[in-house]
Amino acid sequence: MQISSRFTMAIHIFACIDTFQNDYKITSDFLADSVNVNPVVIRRLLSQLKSAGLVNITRGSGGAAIAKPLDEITLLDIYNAVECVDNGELFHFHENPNMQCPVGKNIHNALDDKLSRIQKAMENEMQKITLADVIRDAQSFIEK
Amino acid sequence: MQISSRFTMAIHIFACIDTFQNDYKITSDFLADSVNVNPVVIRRLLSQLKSAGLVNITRGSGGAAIAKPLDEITLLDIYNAVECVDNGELFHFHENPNMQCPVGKNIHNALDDKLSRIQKAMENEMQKITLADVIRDAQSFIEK
DNA sequence: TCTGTTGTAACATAAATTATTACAACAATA
DNA sequence: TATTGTTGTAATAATTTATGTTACAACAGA
Repeated sequence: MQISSRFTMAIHIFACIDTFQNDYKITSDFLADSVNVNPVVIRRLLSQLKSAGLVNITRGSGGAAIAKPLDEITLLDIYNAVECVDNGELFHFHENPNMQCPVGKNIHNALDDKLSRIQKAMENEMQKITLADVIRDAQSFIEK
Repeated sequence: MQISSRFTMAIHIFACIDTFQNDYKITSDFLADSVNVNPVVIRRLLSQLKSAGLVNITRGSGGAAIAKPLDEITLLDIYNAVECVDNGELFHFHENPNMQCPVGKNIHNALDDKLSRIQKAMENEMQKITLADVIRDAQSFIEK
């Protein structure tokens, strides 16, 4: 299955905050309107991003803001913050291979390092891309 | 969400076929016993692997065999064969961003190339690993 | 105190994955 | 050609995960 849309939604949220922060109060309703999902979904995402130290949220009066310079937030930071995969493991292993079978017993041993290498390759590429890159490109499309 | 266990199950299947091909007839029941899933799940996987030209299956009398040398089958071949992700896209985009919003309208434009780069990095690493690597390591664990 | 907002629980709905049953099509062989 | 064991696949069920929604207490500021 695919990696949860929470990831792209979170990036979308950052782009919105950065774009509109001077002209609007950035509430969960405001963001929900752009992403086109229920405001509670946004609040849950914001709450995770806050736990990761990526945004600040003021309660009561409302409003979200980005907590760090855009070029210090990587896509990997966001990916990790919104917990797209179980336990940090990209690959889902079949649960109960037969331990009586020599292959079943050792399939994990034989595969784990390789799957981890693949996952690392993906995460490494995520780390190279920052919100500054994304938002720069978004702005240039918006201006067209 | 995680990438389907179909991927690791398929690799497991290959390891079983290679390990037991001289001593047993490799039926879906035999494989199902090692992977510990329903035989129909195995048959469906084998059917996809066959479509990709990775295994040969003889109907009626039964039995699966690997169609190519182990070092010519990469994990990417298997990953593609068993269709772990929708439409080949690793990332799930939120469906209906608001087109009235400049950010909603351009978020795809701004992100698509970056997501694709990340996906390519993962697939590239998958391509570097062959069944020969996996099964060699599996055998060495089995011998211990 | 009033207004608008966040945080979160509880629940509902939808979608995807995996499991299971059933049986026709098939191949080998006795 | 009848028998046996197997594959291919449809149909359906069960399970799990993801996403959506309602509701409301906690909160901040005016």
